Amino acid sequence: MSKGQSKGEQTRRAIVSRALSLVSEVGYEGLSIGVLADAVKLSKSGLFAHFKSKEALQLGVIQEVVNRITLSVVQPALATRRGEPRLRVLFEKELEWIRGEAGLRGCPLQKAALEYHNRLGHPVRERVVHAFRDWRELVARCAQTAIDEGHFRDDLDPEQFAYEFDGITMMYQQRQGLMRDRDAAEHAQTAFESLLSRSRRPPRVS
Amino acid sequence: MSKGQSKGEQTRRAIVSRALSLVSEVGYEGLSIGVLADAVKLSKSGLFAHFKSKEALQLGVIQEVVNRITLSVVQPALATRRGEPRLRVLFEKELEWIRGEAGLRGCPLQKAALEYHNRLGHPVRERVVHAFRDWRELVARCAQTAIDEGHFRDDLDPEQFAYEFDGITMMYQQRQGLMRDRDAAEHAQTAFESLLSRSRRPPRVS
DNA sequence: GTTAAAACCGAACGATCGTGCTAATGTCGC
DNA sequence: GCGACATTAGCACGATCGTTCGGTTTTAAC
Repeated sequence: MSKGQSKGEQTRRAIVSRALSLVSEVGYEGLSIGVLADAVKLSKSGLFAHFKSKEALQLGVIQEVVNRITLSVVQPALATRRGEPRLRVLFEKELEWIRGEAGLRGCPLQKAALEYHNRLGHPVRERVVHAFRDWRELVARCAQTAIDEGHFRDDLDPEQFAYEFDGITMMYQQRQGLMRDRDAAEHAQTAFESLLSRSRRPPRVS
Repeated sequence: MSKGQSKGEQTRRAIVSRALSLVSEVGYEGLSIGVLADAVKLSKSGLFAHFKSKEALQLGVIQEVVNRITLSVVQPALATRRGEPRLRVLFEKELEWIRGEAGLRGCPLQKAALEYHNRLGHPVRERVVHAFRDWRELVARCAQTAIDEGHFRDDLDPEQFAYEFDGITMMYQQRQGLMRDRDAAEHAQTAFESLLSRSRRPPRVS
C-alpha cells in the first residue's frame, strides 16, 4: 500500500467524507451516528471509537470542508498571478465550489453558519466563524494586492470589496442551489464584472 | 375579550410564536415538540392536537415568518412613495428585520433555506422557495417602478438589481449576526448607495 | 511468528423523539 | 344552566438518539 496512512486514519477519512455528504442533506445536528455507521459499513460503536463525541465528528467534518475549499478554491487562486486575474480565479473557483461536486450542493460552511447562528460559544460555531474570518481576510488581501499592482484604485476599501464580493457569491448559492434559477450564473457574473469595473482605477484623462 | 379569536386560535398563536424563537436556536428539524410543549406550558399531546404533524408545525412557523416580514418590511415599503424612496425603505426595514427583534437573530427564512437546501420535494422547502420567489419579484417590481418613475436608468435590469440587492442584505446577515462585525451596517449601506448610484439615470450632459 | 496495540463489534443503557388513544376539562351558543 | 363541541391531559407505543463497556478481531512493529 503506497499511502502512508494507517488503517485507522483511512477509515476515518472515509467516515468524514461520507458524513460530509450526509450533512448536506440533514445538517450537522441532524447527522445521525447510527445512519452514518450503516453508510460506511461500520458498527455504531466502531465508528464512535474514532471520534469520542458527536461534536468532535462535526468539527471533523467542518475541518474537511475547510481543507477542500483550500485545495480547490484558495490554492488555484494563489497559483495565479497577483491582482485582478487572481481575484477572477478566486471568484470562478468559488462559484464552482458552490455549484458543488456530485451530490454536494451548496457550501457546507454556509449551512453550518446558519445552523449555529444563534449558538454562542458552541465550538462548531466558533470554528465556522474563524473559517469565515480567514476567508474574508483572504479576499480583502487579494483586493489590496490588486491595488498594489495598480489594477485597482488607490482609494478602494479592500474590506468593502470583500463584503460585496462575498455578497455576490452568497447570492449565487441561493439562486442556483435553492431556487434553481437558470440565470443565477449570469447575474453573478454581471455583478462581479460590475464590481471589478468600479474597483479599477479610472482611465487616465489627458 | 375584544380579540375575536377563539381560545384554540390564540394558544396556537402562542405556540407558533414560541416555536419561532426556538427555531432560531435549534432549527426547524431540531425543534422538539416536547421541549416546545414545556415552553408554552402545555402537555405534549395537547400541543400536538393543534398541528396534526410536526411538518404542519414547521409550515406554521414558516407562515408566521412570512406574515411578520410582510407586516414589518413589505408594508412599510409599499406605504412609501414609488421609486427610489420605496427601495430605500425596503432596504432599511430589511436590515432591521435581519438585525432581529429580541432574541430573534437572523432571518428564519434564510435558516430554513439552508436547512432544506438539498431536500427536494419537501413541503417546507417548497414553501420557502415560494416565499423567496415572491420576495425577489417584489424587489424587481420595485426596481421596475423606479425605472418608470424616471429615477433609474431605462436600460437597468430589474432582476439584476434584485440579485445585487439581496446579495447585500444576505451578506449583512452573516457579517452582523454570525460574525458580529461592527462594520457590517456601514458596509451594507455603502454597497447599497453604490448600487443605487449606478442604477440612477446618468446626469444630463448638455 | 509473537505480541502489544489498534480497530472494530454486539449489546445495552437511559433519554428523547413523533405520534396515536382515551378520558377529562374547558369553552360557548342556546 | 344545559348540552355540543373544542381543547387539553395522561399514558403508552415503537423507534432512534448519543454514549459506554467488555470482548473479539485485525493490524503492524519486532
